[in-house]
Order: sequence, then C-alpha cells, then structure tokens
Amino acid sequence: MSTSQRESYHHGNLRPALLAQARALLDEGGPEALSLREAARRAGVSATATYRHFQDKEALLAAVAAEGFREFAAALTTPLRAGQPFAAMGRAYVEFALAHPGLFRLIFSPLMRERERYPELKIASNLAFDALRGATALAKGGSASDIESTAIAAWSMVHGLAHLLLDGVLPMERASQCLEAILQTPPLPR
Amino acid sequence: MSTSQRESYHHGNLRPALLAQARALLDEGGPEALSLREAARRAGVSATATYRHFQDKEALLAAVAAEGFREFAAALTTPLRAGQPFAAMGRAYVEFALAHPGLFRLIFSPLMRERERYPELKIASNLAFDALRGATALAKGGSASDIESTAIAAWSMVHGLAHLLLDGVLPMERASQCLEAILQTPPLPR
DNA sequence: TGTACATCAGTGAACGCGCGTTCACTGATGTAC
DNA sequence: TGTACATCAGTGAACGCGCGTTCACTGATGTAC
Repeated sequence: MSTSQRESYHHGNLRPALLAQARALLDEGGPEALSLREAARRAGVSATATYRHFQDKEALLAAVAAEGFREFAAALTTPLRAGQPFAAMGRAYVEFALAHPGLFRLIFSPLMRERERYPELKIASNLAFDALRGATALAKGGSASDIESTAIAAWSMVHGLAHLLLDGVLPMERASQCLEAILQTPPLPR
Repeated sequence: MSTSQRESYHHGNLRPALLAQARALLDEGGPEALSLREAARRAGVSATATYRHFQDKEALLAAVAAEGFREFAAALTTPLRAGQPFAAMGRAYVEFALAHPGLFRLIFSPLMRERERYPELKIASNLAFDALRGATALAKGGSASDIESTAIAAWSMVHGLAHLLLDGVLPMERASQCLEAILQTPPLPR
C-alpha cells in the first residue's frame, strides 16, 4: 500500500497499529501466520517501516505476547475480584484460551524461553503466573510447598485441557462438559 | 547428494529411511524444522523421490505422527503391564514428552484435526487414547461418566505439565519435582 | 535360458512463493536562534 | 515570527534463502513367453 491511503507521510500511530494487525493475523491463522511483512502490509506501511519500532520480528512477537499476558492476567483475576470461587479462575483460564487461540498459543510458545531478553514480556507473564499462585494460596492455605504443588497441579490441568481442545484432540463441542468435569474431579484415583 | 554414495540407483528402503530422517529433524528442531527437502537430502535422495512414497508433505507428517503414537501408546502401557499403579502411567506420559519433545509436539499438533483423512494416524492415536481411558477405568471403576471425567482430568493434568515444561514456562530442572507434585496433589482446593 | 517390454523408483531443472532483513534514500517534524 | 537544520519516520528496490511441488526424463527391476 502507498502513502495515498493515509493523510500524511507519517503514520502517527504505527507501533500500536502493527501490534493490532499482528493480533489480527494471530486470530486468523495462529502464530505460523504471523509475518512482519503481512502485518506491515495491513497497517498500510512498507515492510521496512517496521524496523523503526521493533528491532526484529522476535521483538514484535514479544510485544504482542506481553500484551497478551496482560489481558490474560486480567481475565484470570476478574472472577476472583468479583468474589467467585477458585474454580472460576480455572474456567476463565480455559475460556481465555478458547476465545483467543492464536494469542494463547503465542504466549505459551518457545518464545517464553527468551523472556529474559524482553523485560516487558517477563513482567507481563509474571503478572499472570503470580495471579495463579496467589489465588491458590488464598483458596488453599497450608505450607508454601503445599501451595506450590497445588498451584502447579491446577495450572497443569487447565493448561492441558486448553491444549487438548485447541489441538482438536478433544472435540470442541464437548468443551464445556470437559471443563466442568475437570473442575470437579480429583484427577488421580488413589 | 547423487547416486554415487549408494550402491544402486534404487534406494531400496526409502520410505522407512525418510521417516527416520524426518524424526531426526523433529528431534533436532521440532516440527518447524521438519521439511521434505531436508529429509530427502539426509536420506541421500532427490527431493522429488519423496513423492514416490508420500502424496505430499502432510502425508509424511501423518506417517511420522502415526509411528509416534504407536510408540507413545507402548510407553504408556508398559508400566501397567508391569503391575505398577495408575500414577506410573502419568509419569510415563510426561517422561515420553520430555524424552521426545519434537515427536510429542507433532502428534499433538493441528495435524490431529486431519486424522480422519489418515486412517493409520487415527488408529494409532486411538491406541494411545484408549490406553488412557482403559487404565482409568481399571483404577477407578464407578459409572462410565465418572470414569470419563476422571480420565479427562488426569489426562489434562499430565498433558498440561508436559507442555509447561517443554515450552520453558516451568523450568526443566524442576521437572521431576513438578511431576511428583501433580501425581500426588488433588489440583482443585474445594 | 534369453530376451522384450511394462512397470517402478529414482533424477535434476525449474517454478513461484513469501519471508526477514539491508541499504541508500526522502519527506515531515520540531527546535534553536 | 521566520528560518536553518538536525532528527525522525517513512519508502522502495534488492538480497539470499529454503520451501513444496510439477515436469519430462532415465536407469533398474522383474515378469511373460
């Protein structure tokens, strides 16, 4: 696209515009479909303009992921702040994943391994993880290591269900049924 | 590579050789690193020779995934056949994922959505899923729907932990600690 | 046992594609005087 | 208030890359007589 569709040579808001288009791509085709060039194209800007705002593609991904984690954290804490029980957080977790498959996949992609190099991403992800831990502590009490164990178990469970549904292993039609099942069932017979 | 490194013009064993090389690529760089051309190159054959044995790239992936599911099913049932308790299956699940990250990622990739088009894949995946369900029924008893709920909960939990570890969200050093934690903790405080 | 020939399993050149990134550049903005 | 100029945010052409796939082909195999 040329400058003609814009009032001025300068975009004025390119960084947020690129993030928004990147998210749109993510929604449409998942992380694989997210390319620098296509995001720029959709923002009405040359591919190289991108480099004014992000060091490279990975930096753009990291920024999108950070945004995603912030929204994820917000979605997780909303039900608790409304006084709902602990299980509501698990429900929110899975529902967020199903509502934003591309974003969910991105935030839990190998990009996470690079989080030390992206402070914004690290902070945002900790926001979400701390919410999980904190809510578990509140709901369970007990020793710190008990809390940690429980948090990991609950986290693993909702995270696994989200993936099984997103990957089409468990059929989407049974999503809410499966969700309620895991929220009420002690997983391991003993 | 030319024919020179082979005794004869015909490879003789190309299909299995391609599968093996595809798996090697999977081990080295995950599903993203798996390309038709590179697998052929490593098998010492032109890229096009591949099409004698697989309709297209997806068919090759499906064949690798089917192989993966068969091994996965075997890994899951081994401890049970040795008389070990139910939790041993969960341990085997996570350990398989950590031992074969690329393969695990492939078998639980969006490819699964296409399983109806690949009978071999469908059969192999059912082998693994039936093992999970069957073991739960044995360990738990109760009504069919209770069993189903428990199976899904346990499955989700080990599956989620595997992903959290593979994606670097939970640190690998704590893998066994986390694993034992989920195998012993009822995840949802109630 | 030898030979003709259909069939099968390879080859190698070529196509078009979209990607991330670099480069030298130009148009717009805003600040100092 | 007007102007010079540094700075900033864009452009567009180009690079090299590896990919999946198609095409017309050739060398090897095995079977019928």
